[in-house]
Amino acid sequence: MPGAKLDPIDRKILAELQADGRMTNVELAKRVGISAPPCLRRVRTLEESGFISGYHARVNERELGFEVQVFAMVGLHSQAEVDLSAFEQRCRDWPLVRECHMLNGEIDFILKCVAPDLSTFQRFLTEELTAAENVASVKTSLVIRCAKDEPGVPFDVLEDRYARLG
Amino acid sequence: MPGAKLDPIDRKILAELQADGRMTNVELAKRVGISAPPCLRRVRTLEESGFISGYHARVNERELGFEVQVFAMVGLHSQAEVDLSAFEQRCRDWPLVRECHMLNGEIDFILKCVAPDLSTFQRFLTEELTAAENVASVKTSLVIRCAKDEPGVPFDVLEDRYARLG
DNA sequence: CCAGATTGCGCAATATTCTTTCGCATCTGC
DNA sequence: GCAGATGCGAAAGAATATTGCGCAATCTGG
Repeated sequence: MPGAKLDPIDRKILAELQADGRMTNVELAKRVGISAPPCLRRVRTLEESGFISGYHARVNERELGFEVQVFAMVGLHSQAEVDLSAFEQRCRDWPLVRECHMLNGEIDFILKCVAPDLSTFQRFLTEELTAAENVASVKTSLVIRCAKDEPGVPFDVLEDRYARLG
Repeated sequence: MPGAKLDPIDRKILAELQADGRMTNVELAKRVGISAPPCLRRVRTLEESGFISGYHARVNERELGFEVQVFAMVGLHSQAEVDLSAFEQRCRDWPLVRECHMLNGEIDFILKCVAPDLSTFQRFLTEELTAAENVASVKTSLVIRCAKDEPGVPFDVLEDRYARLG
């Protein structure tokens, strides 16, 4: 039963830190309605138990010079576990690949890639990704614009469920 | 020229905060090789200029009870700007949709969705997404497993480019 | 080549926050 | 009831954030 050990205060802490990861502990404590020391203890517990896996600054990719974002749908020849793992390891080694998800259906993997410009991406696509062992097909789609990019999960939905189910 | 105003110290700051958004300012200053006050001033400037758009705790989705992650490829009937915007606004209103990217090619949008369970997602898919105005086709793929999920951009690539181009 | 302006650093002092310790209340199972 | 466990909050000391200021290096326009 996932999340069973979390009380409403813990979930509020997670929601607040997901929205603002640099909030001071005193501010966080004020928002969740307890004093600072127990609040900090809860945060540490959440970190150690893996509910919080890290904190990250979100940087403006375009402004930093990464003008190109691409989704790549990849099909493999072999779906044997050893071959899947080998491809995943290759993705982890490619810095331009930021995300790699294994999917069901006809597509085996979806990759989210970034690059400074189109030619850099094209070079990666033709010389690395398409050329990689066991890769059968690659279909790419350029991101025209991003309408929504929310981190993490919708805690509202979670609270609704807890309210309904107990 | 994006990122032109950033010197190597600024880029190092961004890289460090992207990797660990809760690093203390003194630790950050130590790592980038300057003292704390100017380091904090740089961080504030980076925040105000939009290079840093926010800080977020990354939460463990599965452990929190969001067992299902899905990529949805959406095609629309009309690609007129007003219709595109209307669909994007709908995506922003759906809490289960975490990301919404407009793409080139035959697929108009790719959506990253989360849900507590399959039936919740199926209900959203049939009653909300597929049923939405102007939606022509929806193809969904369940995420089996995630091999890589790195936030932001690869600063190594950026440094290589700066080293090569000046 | 040289004032004057600008920029950015580091030191020092203050304010805020973090973190630990400890005592107390509440809950739980027997 | 009652012992043990759990979790809270107050207080104090340590670490950190933040501000003000003087100084050096780099530009800029004579």
